[in-house]
Amino acid sequence: MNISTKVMGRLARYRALLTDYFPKEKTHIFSHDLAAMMGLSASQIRRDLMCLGYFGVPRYGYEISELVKHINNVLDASKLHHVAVVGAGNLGRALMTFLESRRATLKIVAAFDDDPDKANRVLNGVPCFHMDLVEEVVKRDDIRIAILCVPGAVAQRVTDLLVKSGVKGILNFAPVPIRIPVGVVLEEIDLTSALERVAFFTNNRANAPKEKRHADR
Amino acid sequence: MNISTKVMGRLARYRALLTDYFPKEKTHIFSHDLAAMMGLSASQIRRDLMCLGYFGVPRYGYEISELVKHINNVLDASKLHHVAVVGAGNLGRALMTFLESRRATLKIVAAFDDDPDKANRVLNGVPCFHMDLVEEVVKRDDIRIAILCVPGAVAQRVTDLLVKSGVKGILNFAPVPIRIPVGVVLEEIDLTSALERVAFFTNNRANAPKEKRHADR
DNA sequence: GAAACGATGTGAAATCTTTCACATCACAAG
DNA sequence: CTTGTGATGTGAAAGATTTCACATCGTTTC
Repeated sequence: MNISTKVMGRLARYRALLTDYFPKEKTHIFSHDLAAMMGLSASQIRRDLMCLGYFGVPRYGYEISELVKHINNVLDASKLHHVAVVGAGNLGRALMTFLESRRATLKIVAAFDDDPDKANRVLNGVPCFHMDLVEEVVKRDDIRIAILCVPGAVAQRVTDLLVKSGVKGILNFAPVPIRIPVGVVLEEIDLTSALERVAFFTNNRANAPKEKRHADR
Repeated sequence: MNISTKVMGRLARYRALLTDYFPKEKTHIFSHDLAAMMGLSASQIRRDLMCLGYFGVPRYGYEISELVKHINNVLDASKLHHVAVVGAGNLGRALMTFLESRRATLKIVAAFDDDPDKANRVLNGVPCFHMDLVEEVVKRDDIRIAILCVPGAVAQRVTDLLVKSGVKGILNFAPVPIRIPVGVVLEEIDLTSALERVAFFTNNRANAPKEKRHADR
């Protein structure tokens, strides 16, 4: 089964919802109910769950603990990944706090910044190093994934350094597109354009895409 | 012309790239070059630009200033929107700083938080109010868009309050899906699942989606 | 035990997005 | 003026994603 980025992202969100925000006393759930909570269609939920190799029982729905176990399985949740935050400005530090302890298998083990005042300190619970030490620390701590929060002007340069040091996956928050060599995984989150999208469709309802996620579904 | 969410997001990014990170002395650009910078195909760029009603000239490419003007036009960039950040924790405050002054037409005019210590102060350049004042301030300042950065447990409750107060668009960073009534626009950014996506495809190259954005393109 | 129910799993259709391929066009060169 | 060049604009194909529709099956009810 080939899992697309979209399916993969939804599976992660199903798991988060079921493990963190679902009544503990419930043991089963219907595709229909999960759909309502997620703001998706029931058939889409079922289609996604088909990737898991776990099957629900008609009339009973899906057993939540099994479902979570199978999602973990497919998402390889047992492997521990070391993650670095690169650029310890406001956004970088906020992400350290936000992401820490949210997924046990994704551990933020280092931060890097250009500012000498930030180096050699513990920021938001994460040891911070000067950018000059990227290559050394990335190799030493086996850091495979970087969260990039540096200014746009240096984003490409820092990316090249990270890749050279052995980083295999980058989550980019810098407001410019970056280039990576084959074999490195890139995910970009453009916060500005996300806000602009909301603004656009807010006063432009005519152009709005198909409505989803409405309360009275 | 019906502009999809995806096209809309890319147009915003083209504009950001051209206005903020492109040599000022260049007056024209080819679809091919913009594609290389964005990590997309040239035909996709041309297809997107077709939505603008502005046409490039063969052999010369697109005139940058005209292109930006037409993107502004389509994205309604002349309208000023008042935005509120709801939840002034680490992430909320970082977003205030990050997003402020990035787009002149999207102005963050207020922040809200439950914590009485944060109320009635100016945080990161934005006046902060207690959550009890949401309805009053949203109406008073004509706030149409909210950036939601509250803990998952209260996200739905706060959303309902925002909608009741007249907010028409929500950018949700809380780690749970939220429900909105018809007529309100919602965009969700799930930071945790974004990081998980990177992690997944990083040690799972076999499943990786079609490669894009590689340096040697 | 048989029938009804109400959920799942899934082939096929519909829809949305991207890419291909090439006609067309503006300019440059001869 | 004519031809060649190297871009654009776009119909149509290909590909990806979502939805539809219904066969199927485990449970409950009678």
